[in-house]
Amino acid sequence: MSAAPRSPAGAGQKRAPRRRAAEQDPGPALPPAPDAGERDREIAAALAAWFDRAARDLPWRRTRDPYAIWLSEVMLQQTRVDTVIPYYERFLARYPTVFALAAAEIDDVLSLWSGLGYYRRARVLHLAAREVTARHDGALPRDVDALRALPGVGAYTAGAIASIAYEQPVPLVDGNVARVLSRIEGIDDDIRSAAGTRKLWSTAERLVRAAAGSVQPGRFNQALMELGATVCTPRNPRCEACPVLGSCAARALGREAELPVISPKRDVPAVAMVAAVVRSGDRVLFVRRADGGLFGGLWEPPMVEAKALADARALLEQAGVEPDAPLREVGRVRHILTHRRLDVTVARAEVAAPWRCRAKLAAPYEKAAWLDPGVLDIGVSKLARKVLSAASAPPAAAARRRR
DNA sequence: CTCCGGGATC
DNA sequence: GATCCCGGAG
Repeated sequence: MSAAPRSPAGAGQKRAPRRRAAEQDPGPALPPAPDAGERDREIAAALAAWFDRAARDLPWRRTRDPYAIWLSEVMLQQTRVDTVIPYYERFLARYPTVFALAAAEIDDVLSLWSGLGYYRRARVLHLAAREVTARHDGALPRDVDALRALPGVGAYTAGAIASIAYEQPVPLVDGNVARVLSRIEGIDDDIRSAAGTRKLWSTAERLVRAAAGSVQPGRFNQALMELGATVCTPRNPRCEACPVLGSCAARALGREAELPVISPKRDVPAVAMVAAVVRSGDRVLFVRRADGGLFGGLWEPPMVEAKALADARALLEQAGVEPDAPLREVGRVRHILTHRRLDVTVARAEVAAPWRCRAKLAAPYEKAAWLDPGVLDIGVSKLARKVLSAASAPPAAAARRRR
């Protein structure tokens, strides 16, 4: 388990890692076997040097504004960098300060979040922005505990803001860091288990402290994440490009493909749904989901859990929507969530005139409106966009579509 | 098509 | 432990 950064010449190991002196800080000509602290400092220095030359140029790395860094970290929760970039730019352009965000309407915030997923993040960020203006005069707190007290800020996000925006030597562990550290240290506990989590966080803390002094905490933490994103990848890690190859326990043991250990996911049940795209001229009936649950706060064509159109009609009426025209199947859409696979039958109905919407609808919907389907100033999920697009696709395409 | 990865909250 | 989304890889 213990990594041997420098195997003595002639040691019996199969893959004795040799330092490539030309690529790294050469250090003394014949360094003694380092103690644990020395090894940690070496790892930190090598990672930081690598980060300086290999880091991607990302928009949130060009700012010191804690609000902008906070926003980027929330968007990056469960979401890939390439997806986040355009959302981040638009969001920051519209809400350049925490005050601007706090003053915004939630429907506007959700409209800028549309398509990014995990919509709770947007609602909670908005809440937290209001808290920051009300309780902290608009300045994001500096210390981890005060940060964690904000809604939507957990251990990872608090560590990211404190270290990256405020350069405090505090750790952070996200999926990338968990993978990198489990490999470097040869941690073979399930990274989601209590023991695994504890080991990862204590390792991250030990390293960021060892780094401090020569390497800024924010730079070190970002280097760990960048390595996980670009080199120490889940499959086919590019070990030959790794700045800490010589310190990696997994590599020394030939176990880089086995780590990290992650418990298997439960399989996700399929749910059959019917979506009703009810049109009147160029308007479509949209309903808004109540805050809090699935797609909370977003607008969509009404959808119910049903296998057949006939069942759907009754359920739609229960939900407060009465499509007083025949529903005709026009396509199918599949949408994957964390815990469900939605198989949606898309049905269309044409009505002569928009009817007056009830003020209040049944759960999960709370209100309805006839809107232009291209509407931009409300939140609309990817699923709803797929449904709308299936309903407006030419019939031939719909007929060809398979589940 | 299937599989997989990526945090916070209650 | 359950709830919350989407896109990219294969």
